[in-house]
Amino acid sequence: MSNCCDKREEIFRAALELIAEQGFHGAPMAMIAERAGVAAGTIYRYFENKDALIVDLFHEIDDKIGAVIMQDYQQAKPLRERFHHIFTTLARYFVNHPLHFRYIEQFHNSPYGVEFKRDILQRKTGDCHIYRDLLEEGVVQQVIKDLPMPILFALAFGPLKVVVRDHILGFVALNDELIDKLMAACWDGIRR
Amino acid sequence: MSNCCDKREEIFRAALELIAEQGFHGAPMAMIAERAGVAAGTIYRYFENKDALIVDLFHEIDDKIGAVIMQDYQQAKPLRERFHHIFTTLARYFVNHPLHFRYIEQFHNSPYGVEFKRDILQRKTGDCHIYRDLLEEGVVQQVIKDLPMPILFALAFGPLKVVVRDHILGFVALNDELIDKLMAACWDGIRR
Amino acid sequence: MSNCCDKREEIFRAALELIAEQGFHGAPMAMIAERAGVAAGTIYRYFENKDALIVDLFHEIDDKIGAVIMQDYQQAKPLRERFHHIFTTLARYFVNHPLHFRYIEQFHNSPYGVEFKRDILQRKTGDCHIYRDLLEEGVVQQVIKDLPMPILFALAFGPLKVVVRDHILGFVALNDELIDKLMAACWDGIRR
Amino acid sequence: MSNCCDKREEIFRAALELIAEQGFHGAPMAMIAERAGVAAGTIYRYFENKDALIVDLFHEIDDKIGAVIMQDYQQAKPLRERFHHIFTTLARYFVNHPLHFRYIEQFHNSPYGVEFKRDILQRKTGDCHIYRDLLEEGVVQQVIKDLPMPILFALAFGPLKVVVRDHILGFVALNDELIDKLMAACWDGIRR
DNA sequence: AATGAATGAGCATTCATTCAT
DNA sequence: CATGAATGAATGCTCATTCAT
Repeated sequence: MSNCCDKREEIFRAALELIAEQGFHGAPMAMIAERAGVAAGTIYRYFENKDALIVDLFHEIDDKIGAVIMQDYQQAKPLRERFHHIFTTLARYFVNHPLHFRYIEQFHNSPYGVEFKRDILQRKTGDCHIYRDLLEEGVVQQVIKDLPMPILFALAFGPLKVVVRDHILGFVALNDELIDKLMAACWDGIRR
Repeated sequence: MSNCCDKREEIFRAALELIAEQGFHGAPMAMIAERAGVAAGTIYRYFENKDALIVDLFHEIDDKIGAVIMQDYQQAKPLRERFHHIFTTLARYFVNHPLHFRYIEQFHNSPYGVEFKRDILQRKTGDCHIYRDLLEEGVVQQVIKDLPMPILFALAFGPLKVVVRDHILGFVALNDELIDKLMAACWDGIRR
Repeated sequence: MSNCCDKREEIFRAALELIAEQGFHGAPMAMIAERAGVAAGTIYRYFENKDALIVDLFHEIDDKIGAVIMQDYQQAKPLRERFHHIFTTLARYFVNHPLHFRYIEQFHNSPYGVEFKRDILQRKTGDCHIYRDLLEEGVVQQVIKDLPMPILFALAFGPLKVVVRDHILGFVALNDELIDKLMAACWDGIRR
Repeated sequence: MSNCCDKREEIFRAALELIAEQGFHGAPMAMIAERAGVAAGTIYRYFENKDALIVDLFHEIDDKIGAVIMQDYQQAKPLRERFHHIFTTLARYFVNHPLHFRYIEQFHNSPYGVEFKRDILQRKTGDCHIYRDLLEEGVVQQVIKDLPMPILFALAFGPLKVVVRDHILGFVALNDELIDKLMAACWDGIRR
């Protein structure tokens, strides 16, 4: 019984590592299985096929990040403080879970990712709604520039994505101080 | 002679279209050859292997963009005007050449891209030097925030990348007015 | 005990259905087990392996058909009446048990089937002896053509096999009248 | 150029042998390739996939048989002589090409075969029309019993199929004399 | 130079069978 | 006895690359 979850977890871990580090190309099922310490066929007891494994793993990570952000998120706090919370929590999460960040990037840059984004747009589903709610509230309060949502989103979080990438590749060394400065600059970008 | 360049050009065009639209997965050499109107083996007369083709094509595009930006770039103009020029030229280029944008994205999100960025860091080569020079000048003049270069870079151009992506996927409709507003916001992000 | 036989029976039923309808390809052990309402491993308590299951199931069916024919078979009746009995009993059985017919066909058209027929020839075993006795008696009595047994057999029952197949696939609609006519024609084929 | 046809021919030959002798199960693509003296991937230059190879090979054989029968077939001859021609030509062809016979049997006893027969019924296509025309003509002339076509067909050619099978498996030794007797008996079966 | 047929390693997936519980 | 998770060999198919013409 504990075995059950262990195996699934191990497969997730193996897939995460390989895909994050080598891309989808560098992660054949046999290699995932080997690294997970299971037989190749075993993966198919837990996931219908490779696509399902990839999508499930993404949602796993996505949910985890959503949970981390929601934890300690206080709706009552002022807008800027809430932005600070989300931004720094996200930044620290990625710094502490570089594989998760790399995986998400790989995922979004693949047929799966585009499909997924299209779904979000249509069904208005997904976890982005916190970000969106925050930004929309700011627009209404005339604290944040009146621009289309995708543009505000890009201004608020686009730089973070690039910087985390550079951090992971060793081009910058992110720390709490730098994250704060980055956050402040992004706030300058979106505030009126 | 013209034949020579035509073939190479056709191979480039075919590879660009297929990779930009379908990703590396959807662009087997045989398909590239077919779309280019040449035999599969012919590609290997012009490029050592698939990797070389991909890298060369990236540099081709990268150089073209660099040229477009340098054209009409006036070193004598004030900092903000130069930033405006670079930003809007880049934005319009991507809007007008979505395949180039998609290709660059695919490239950066692949083993090739990481390798490439590592090279840039080591050899201090690449075309980024205009961007960097501009930003460094701004820092010295105390017009731009005193932050590490990768962070300034991310603030200045990170949002553009995200927005162009959304534009191509149909989530926003970029036009000159919106590009100007985006530019202004990015400037707010980096300026003191 | 009744449990024991139930399980075995269920496995037989599941295998029969799947193999008759989908062929050997469409009947993995796991699927047979699922349809039988037992675990995959359980099958191996009742049958050594898949081959044994297939062969045993064939004999089960074959025996049942033999029994149905022997029931009401009256050795004392005239030759033609006995032929009539066998022929129509067989035809009706197949019409009423299309899965049995399909299974037998699948079986005979497989490595198992050839092996089986070879056994029959060598060991002179099997249930065919009634058919053979009948035909041989007819030859002796000079009622039936003096031809090698396999040829008489083919003339007597070959058409039935083809017609039942067509009936099951929906190409003809067999009924008692048509079965009688078919039988009569086959009798014409073998009688002097 | 001759190479091209050789390869295709070799693949056909290898597939024919393996499938006829071992069934579809015993004929993996790799084994077909090896026996054909080509690489595994080469098969896919000539056939889209395994299914296409199987279906194409069937049509190849089917066409060949149709051609052999049509050659020397004289529409002007009396019914019974034409039946004699078709029957014995068919019989001799199968005796001389046992692999073709086995292949056709395997094919008809597979999803492909059922699909194929369904096509024939619907489109009234295929080469069976000669047989059918002959039988229908006989019915009109009141030389042949007035029975549904599938039944006449089964009476006329069903025994042949069974006997050829037995011949190939070594249970009878067909020769011209025996073929003639078999034909005569089948004629007895269908004639009034 | 150009061709494109041929190659064969590599991949995702299936499934009969085993064995610890 | 029964279970069903785990196994891993086997299969159909793809595709970057080579080389004889």
